[in-house]
Amino acid sequence: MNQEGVDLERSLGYLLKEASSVLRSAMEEVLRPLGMSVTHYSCLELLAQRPGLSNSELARGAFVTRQSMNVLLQNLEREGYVTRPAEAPVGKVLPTRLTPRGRRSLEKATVAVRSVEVRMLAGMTETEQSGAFRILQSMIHSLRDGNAGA
Amino acid sequence: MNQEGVDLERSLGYLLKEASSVLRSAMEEVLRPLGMSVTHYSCLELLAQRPGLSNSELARGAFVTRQSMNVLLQNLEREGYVTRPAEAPVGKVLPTRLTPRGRRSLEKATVAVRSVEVRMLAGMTETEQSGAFRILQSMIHSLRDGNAGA
DNA sequence: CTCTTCGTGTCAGCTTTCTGACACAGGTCA
DNA sequence: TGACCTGTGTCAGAAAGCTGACACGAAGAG
Repeated sequence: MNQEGVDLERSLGYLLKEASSVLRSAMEEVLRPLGMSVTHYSCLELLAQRPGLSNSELARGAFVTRQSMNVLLQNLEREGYVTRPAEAPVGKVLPTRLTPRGRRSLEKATVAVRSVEVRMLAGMTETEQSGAFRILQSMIHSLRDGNAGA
Repeated sequence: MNQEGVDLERSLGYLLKEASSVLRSAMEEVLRPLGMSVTHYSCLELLAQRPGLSNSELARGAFVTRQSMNVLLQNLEREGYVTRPAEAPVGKVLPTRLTPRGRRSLEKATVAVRSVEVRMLAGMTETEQSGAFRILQSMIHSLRDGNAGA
């Protein structure tokens, strides 16, 4: 193999992508035994924290398009994890809610995901963690602003 | 809209995913005019820094499977951006190299991507940047270790 | 030398996600 | 009131990525 310690890149962007990739893999690994994907879990978690979210809002929260979230929601609804009214109470927005089954399913997943997050933060002090939080928010803010301005 | 400042999640994992998503969008935006995707760019950049990488090594560096990288390489080869020997000089490994055309194409892309990275780091001190670097590496290391151990 | 293990390139099929497009609801403003 | 713009849900097609599987070469263990 050719894994000499070449410094590949000193780029923070590359490192961010790598971290995200490793995190995603770790989450997939613990969610697979539960028959759940990352987007699947994200959707349920969002609904638990903010009941009644619409399809589009869920999509934004899970960082996918509303079309993708829509197919996921249709599956979740068919399998009885979430409920959507047949008719929109106002406008076209269909507020989605967890069913008891969805809530139970989410509980197991939350435990699994939390263990991954704990593992990720191992070896970091409280100060470092809040520093990481602030730094990531700064990156997001800077990119979003520039994005709108460009 | 329903964008009250609900604290959605205090999770570093969520924030990491968000940052990665925003970064990806920003990169896609500046690469699209050049007819290039993020994976496409990653592949070329890796080859510039480490000429002769194999398909599998490129896949690992770009965080995709070798199968995905293989179809990308076939396209890049057909369009004249990279070259691979018809026969493996040793084993089955086909070392890939940039053509002059690939190098020219990469130069423009590098400028575009660097501008995104500069924008991302705007408002961060040198100290914060090196702190971010260390923190991200710590996360990656912790997740990788646990991954192997699990 | 033989066997086992590991990494590699590649074929096939499938899943997920995305882009493009349409009609409709609600708010704003003249 | 009517025009305009934004956000939404949804349909259809295409692109990108993944899993599973196979055969082959290299390297190490016995």
